[in-house]
Amino acid sequence: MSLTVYNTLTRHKEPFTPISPGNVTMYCCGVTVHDDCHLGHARSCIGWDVVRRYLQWRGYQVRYVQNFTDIDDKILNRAKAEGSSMQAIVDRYIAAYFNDIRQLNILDADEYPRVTEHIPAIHQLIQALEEKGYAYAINGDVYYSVRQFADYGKLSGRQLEQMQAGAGGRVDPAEPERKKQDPVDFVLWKSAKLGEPAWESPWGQGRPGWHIECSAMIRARLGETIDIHGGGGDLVFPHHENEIAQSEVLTGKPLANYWLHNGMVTVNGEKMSKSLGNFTTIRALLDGNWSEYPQPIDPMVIRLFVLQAHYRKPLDFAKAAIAAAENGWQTLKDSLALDLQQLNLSSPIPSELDAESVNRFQTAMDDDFNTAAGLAVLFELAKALKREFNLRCYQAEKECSDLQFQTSLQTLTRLAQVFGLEASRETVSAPEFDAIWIESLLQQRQQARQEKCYAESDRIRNELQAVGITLIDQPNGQTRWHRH
RNA sequence: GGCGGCAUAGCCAAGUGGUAAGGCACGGGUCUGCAAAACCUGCACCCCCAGUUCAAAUCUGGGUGCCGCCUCCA
Repeated sequence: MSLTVYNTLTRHKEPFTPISPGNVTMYCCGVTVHDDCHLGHARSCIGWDVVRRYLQWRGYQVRYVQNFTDIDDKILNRAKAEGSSMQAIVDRYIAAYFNDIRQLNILDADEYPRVTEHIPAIHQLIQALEEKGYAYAINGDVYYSVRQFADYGKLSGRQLEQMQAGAGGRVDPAEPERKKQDPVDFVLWKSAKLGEPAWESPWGQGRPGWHIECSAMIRARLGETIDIHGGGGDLVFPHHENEIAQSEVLTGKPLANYWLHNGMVTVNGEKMSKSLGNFTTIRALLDGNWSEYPQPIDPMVIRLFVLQAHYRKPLDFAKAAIAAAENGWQTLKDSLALDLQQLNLSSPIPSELDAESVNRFQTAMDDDFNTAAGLAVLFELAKALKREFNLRCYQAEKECSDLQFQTSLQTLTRLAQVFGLEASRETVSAPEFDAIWIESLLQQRQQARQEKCYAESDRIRNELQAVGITLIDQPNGQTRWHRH
């Protein structure tokens, strides 16, 4: 059984074979740090996080690099609008990025290269392209000569003749394209405008174009060919196509063997994006500032919401979907955080996991990271565990051995970790007097029930419910309670 | 106009030849003074048409609808 991944380049699922056995190099396009990240970014990050975790689970040593684009028009515009500096904007939003992403339990990449740290490497690449005749300079700008590269379009399946210039309707009229020899060419180096940050270069003061950064950083950090290149589906063209053009023309080797792309988050079927204005930031969701659902959303709920869809498919974001994920997470969390102290289990935590569950999970995930199918395994484990737990707790019965129980729980925990789903230990340190107070109320209520003073009994139930304590009357006459 | 993707229950979503995972929601039941919890239980002929096959949600052809990209994008 081997891992199979869908490769955008070939448009097929292929067996995954890394260049160096046991090792995987992986690069995913990160964000341009000009604003807070929204749910679309979260989806991408969670997706690649799970890919990485799964590869590690499968025993691969993964070297994972994700870039920050820290020089860009949007950053400059923001700085200008705020009367601030590019550096200040970059610092702020990188900090914000880490804050958001770590809350979502996304593991840090091994490296976070920034464009501005790679200016010499970028110069080198552009010069090499120039020498080979794939780039030309005009008045301080340098362009890539797309028609020189025979393979252009192989990733996105395009033919130059069939592309409609400006079909996206976003060509900026203020930025005349006339300097280019051909409308399909793209910029490698932009000459400096007055008052903007600029670097010395063989072509004069300027700054890098968008696509060249990834070619340069991949080469600098991971080498000429990497195993996996990931990114949002909206980057296939032109960004990734251009990366290929820049890199492969120089090395004669594939830039990446596997190109993976995640589907978009949509809102009412429409892509979530900054420009459409239909975005919701991660921060707003976590902090309870999403207008449609003004309560803090557990980061795990967001993970679950994302992982319930296959990563390549569109994922529609709506209040109802989040609410459903919240309930789903409650189910998983209940089992992940079972209070074993109530059970007096005899067996220690086993090292072996439940083979059948692991097998089903792995089969699902080996099939192009089918997290939705993988989650089914988690839910089935979680529900079975909860059932057994309740059986033991409330009815003093058991249907499986302590070892089986522990094994299931351990399996659930470990598999959930592959998805980054972890139940944080609830800090339910109930103050001592609290417990005493509750116990005394319980006694009063017990008394009332025996005397059939049900009004009083219900009053006490409601009083406790109001402070978040739920009472459960058991068949044996005892009453349990727990916080909600 | 070009390229790519998607269409499965009220909603989300797996399943790529043998007769539909899972989640959410909902209904019924047991238990209970009531309630909650718990437990048991019910809930789809897979967009349309034609074809291939003993057998198709699953393959082929043709429709229809929706989405992404065609130089801002995760």
